Amino acid sequence: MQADLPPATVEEFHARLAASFESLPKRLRQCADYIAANSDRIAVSTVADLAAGADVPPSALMRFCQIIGFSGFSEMQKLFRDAYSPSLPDYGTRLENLKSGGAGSPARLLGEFIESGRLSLESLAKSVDEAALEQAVNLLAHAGTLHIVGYRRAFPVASYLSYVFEKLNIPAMLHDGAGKLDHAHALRSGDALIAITFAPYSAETLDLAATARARALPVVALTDHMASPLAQHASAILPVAEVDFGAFRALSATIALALALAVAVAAARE
Amino acid sequence: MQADLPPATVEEFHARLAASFESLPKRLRQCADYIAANSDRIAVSTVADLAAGADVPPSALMRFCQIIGFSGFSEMQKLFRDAYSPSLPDYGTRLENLKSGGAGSPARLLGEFIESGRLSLESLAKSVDEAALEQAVNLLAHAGTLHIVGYRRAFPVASYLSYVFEKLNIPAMLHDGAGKLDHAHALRSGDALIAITFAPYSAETLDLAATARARALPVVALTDHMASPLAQHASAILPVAEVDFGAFRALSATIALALALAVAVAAARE
DNA sequence: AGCGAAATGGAATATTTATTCCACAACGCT
DNA sequence: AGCGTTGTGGAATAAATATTCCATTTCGCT
Repeated sequence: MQADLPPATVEEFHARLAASFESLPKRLRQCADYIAANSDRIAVSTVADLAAGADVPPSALMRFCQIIGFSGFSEMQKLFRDAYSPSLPDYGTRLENLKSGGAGSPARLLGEFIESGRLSLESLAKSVDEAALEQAVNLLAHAGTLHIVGYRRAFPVASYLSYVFEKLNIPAMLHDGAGKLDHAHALRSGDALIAITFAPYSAETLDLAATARARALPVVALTDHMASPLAQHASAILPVAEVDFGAFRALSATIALALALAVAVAAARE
Repeated sequence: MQADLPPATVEEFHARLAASFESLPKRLRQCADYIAANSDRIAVSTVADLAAGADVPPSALMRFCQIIGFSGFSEMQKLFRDAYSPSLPDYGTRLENLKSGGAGSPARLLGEFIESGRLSLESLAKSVDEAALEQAVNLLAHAGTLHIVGYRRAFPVASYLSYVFEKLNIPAMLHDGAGKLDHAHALRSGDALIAITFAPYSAETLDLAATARARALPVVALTDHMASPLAQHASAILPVAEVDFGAFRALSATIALALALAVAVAAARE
């Protein structure tokens, strides 16, 4: 196993790490554990640092590197150092320039919104509950018509979902409150509801979710956290922590999540 | 100047770098230049690497470190190594995990959308035309009612803009084509139009832009590139290259740009 | 042009860091 | 329990890396 060529990419590294995990003795498994959880620090640490973190002597860590397929620690570190910052650097400096503009300048504002969007996406990547997502997909895949509700700042997301479902040939209905009509009666047995709302929660959205719930329809909630008032009506809760800048949020994470949900549902329906 | 304590944060470092730049001799200025543009690589490089990049001997780089206020290169590197990984690294590995899920798994899709959103934001940061943005803000700041048009996948952006303008107490009207009514007559002298469309361009949006143009109203275009058909009707063009994943795009960059535009207009109107 | 001060490059040295090696301990097998 | 195999920790060594120093050059000034 350890006579192989060294992993050529970070992905390959992780694959090999996972593969070898089973067969490792105690100390080396400690190494694998710690490295898997802290692979991002390999680029900026020394053997001694990592060994201390994994609570093993440096020599154990060296052996680990060799078993994974590297000639030694340095070769492994090189992989991570090279992989670091493929497109970031130019972006990072550019963003700094943007942000350093005059206090109210448009470019500066844009920089802030870009940054908060990026942070939101990162935070979503870190916090997503895969099980809840799968469950939501499951519920929606087996439903008839999908009803979508979201007002005020959730409305752009709701309308985009509606557009995407149309493109995907999935029957969906956007409850947009046009003409202040209440379309709650459109909820039929076998349908499902996707409800989107953030603090301050919109009463109309909560009402519709409650109605759906009362009729035993599955409700998938896109909301800001598990304790949202929407949660009590929901069969699956997808929390999205969006980072605000000033009074407004970029919605990046919410839209990414909504899109993934839609496309996964389409895939599951085939 | 160089007798100071070392910079305690990356920001402070950059400030000091900018401050000292003026007074540096040739070689040291080369160092400053290169380091400013590649500060993200300090954490993962050696003195020799960076010196080679800046095209100076290692000793020059050492002197540079000391002038900035560090005891030497190692101390400077430590600052960047500690700062490294505030959010990105964990994010990176997490994303890798997401993407490595089964081909059609929801989590994997989400990973892809998150990544394309992030790329879009980065690309926007790199490519934004600050002059065009300022001009757009200017036009909108001096207009009466702001008309907003965007159909299909541009509609979420348009509707969000409409929401934000309402919050900001700026008179705005969303042309959403409800009831297939044409509200072109609502365009009054002194108003301005924000038109949003991407390939394949929506005819309704182009029509309204042409109408506004014919009546000599300023038109701000959010579109995919300078050669878009919308461009010929526009007084200011804001191109946004959004990265698609599959048939869908996350709209992150477009929304960030729209938000910045809106908030900057509000600031300029005061 | 000539002088002193400042800057520079490269070679010598000090320090840190990686790597190897081996004596010893733990484990599994008969 | 005895024996070979495998795993382990630490000390010795090798390599890489940072840092200093100083002879030489460049620069600014009169």
